[in-house]
This record gives sequence, structure tokens and C-alpha cells, in this order.
Amino acid sequence: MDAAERLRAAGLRPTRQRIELVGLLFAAGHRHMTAESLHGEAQTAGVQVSLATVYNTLHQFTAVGLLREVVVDASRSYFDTNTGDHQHFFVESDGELIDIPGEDIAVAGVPEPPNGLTIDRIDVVVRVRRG
Amino acid sequence: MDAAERLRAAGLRPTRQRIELVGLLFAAGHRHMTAESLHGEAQTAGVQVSLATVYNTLHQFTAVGLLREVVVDASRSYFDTNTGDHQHFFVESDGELIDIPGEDIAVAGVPEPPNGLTIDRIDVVVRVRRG
DNA sequence: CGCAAGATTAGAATTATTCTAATCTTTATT
DNA sequence: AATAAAGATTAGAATAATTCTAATCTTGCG
Repeated sequence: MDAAERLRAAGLRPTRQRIELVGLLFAAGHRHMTAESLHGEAQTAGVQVSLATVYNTLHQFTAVGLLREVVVDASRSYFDTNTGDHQHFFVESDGELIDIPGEDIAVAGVPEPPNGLTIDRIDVVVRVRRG
Repeated sequence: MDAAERLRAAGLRPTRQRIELVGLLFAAGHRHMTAESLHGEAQTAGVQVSLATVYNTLHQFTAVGLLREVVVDASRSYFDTNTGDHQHFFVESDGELIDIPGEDIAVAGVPEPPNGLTIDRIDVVVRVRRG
């Protein structure tokens, strides 16, 4: 499935900008990135796309399930091409994320949510430091 | 222990702004707040303090262990007066945090971190929605 | 008390992100 | 195949959240 097909399958128009971003995002194995870092890669690759469009695209891709947003740092949004069940190590000092397979890790003892609330997802962030 | 003593014990000068913020923060039971919401409360209470100082103060209090920062939303920082071992439900639709006692919840199967990395803390966020 | 050293405050600046008017795609119609 | 209307998309401008730094306070010493 090429980039344009992948986009159409997700209900998004295959524009030049998106096709090129899909190329960068899903070329090789799974990746973690920020809007800023992906925009930087695009520039290096000679791809004409604004930072605003990178933001829009990352959020659209997240909405249709092509990406997952990972909240680990209050000052920056991370995105992950691995949308399957898994969790993360986060190396705060260098802003690096490392996957933890979902079958390794288990959360037990989550209480029933109050009122009429339903569990959507459980996120585990293992904060690590060098040394 | 009054506000000024509490600050001195933490190695911070008991300025008017900090004393008043401590009053708002630790008056009654545990609380969750953002810089914006605490600043709003201060204004309502007639306390003269800038939003920048609220930010500075929340971060200083976090650094000395009077508060804990809770990362659940990429666009806003939350702070918690409960610094003990516990986790959170997060109601994304209304930006509300609800504590989960640390003795209820358990994370099993966390792999050894790669390289020379050491685990600092494990954060669990149970994302919930109405309905 | 007066002063130097260092801590603190808050206006200004910055950074990350979102909004919206202009532009591009698509689809329907011929 | 060409055209047009509807709606989606892009990116410059605007905004929101947060940080920086010069001016101002506190503290402790003589």
C-alpha cells in the first residue's frame, strides 16, 4: 500500500504535503517524533511544508489512528508510529522515548472510575535518567 | 507549622507572594490545579501576584517537594498538593484529575531499562470519559 | 543601622500550538 | 474532457502557555 492509498483508506485526501510526510513517517520501522523534529526532517529532505501543516497533519493522523500521541512532557507533544498496545520509558534529559511491549507490562488494581466515567486507555510512563 | 515556617523549612524565602500562595494551596485537603487556575483564585482572593510568579512558585515548590507535577495533557501543566505515592484518573473533557491511591494500583513487568538508565518514577494515567 | 550578596518578582520575550482566510481537491454535471 | 460548487487542506497570522532577565526585595554581616 503506497502513501496515497494509505491516506485514502484513512479518509484523508492525498495531498502533496501528506504524501511526503507519510513517506518520512512510515518509511522504516516505528518512530517517535515531535512536530518540530518532523518539520526539521522535512526541510532536510527538501520537502516544502509549513510547521503549522505538520501540526495539523500529526493531529489528523492521530485522529484516524495512523499515529498515537504520547503525553510525557508538559512542554512538547510526542507522536508514535506504533499504535499498538505498548508503553514507554522516557529519558527526560534528552527527550527520548523507548517502547515497552504491551505484553511485558501489566497494570493491576485500577479502581472502578467514579460516577458515569468509562476507561478509555491506561498510559504508563516509566521516567528514567542516566546513571 | 504556618506558611512562613513551611517555606523556610523548604529553603525558600517567605515572601508575601509565597505566603499567600501557600495559604491558598494548603488551606484544606489535597488539591489539583494549573498555574492559570491558581492565579485566578489568587485574583479572586485579592492576592496581588503575577501569573509569571505563580509559574515560578509552582515549579520551585515542585523542586523542593511541596508539590508534584502531573503530566497528563500536552497543552497544560497540572500540579498536585498530594506528593505521596498515587496515580490519577484524568477526565480529558473537563480537565479534571482524580486521585487513585498508591496502594490500590500496581504496575508489574517493567523491563530493566536499557544502557545505564535508572528508573526515577512510574506514572500511570487512566484516561476516562463521560458515559 | 547600612550595605553587599544573592534570591525573588513580574513585565517582556519566547516557544509551542491553533485558527482562519485563501487555496486546492474532489465530485457531480454536462 | 471541461467546469463548477462543496468541502477539505494549507500556512501565515494570531494566540496561549511558559520562560527569561533586569529591577527589586531579603537576608545576614559588620
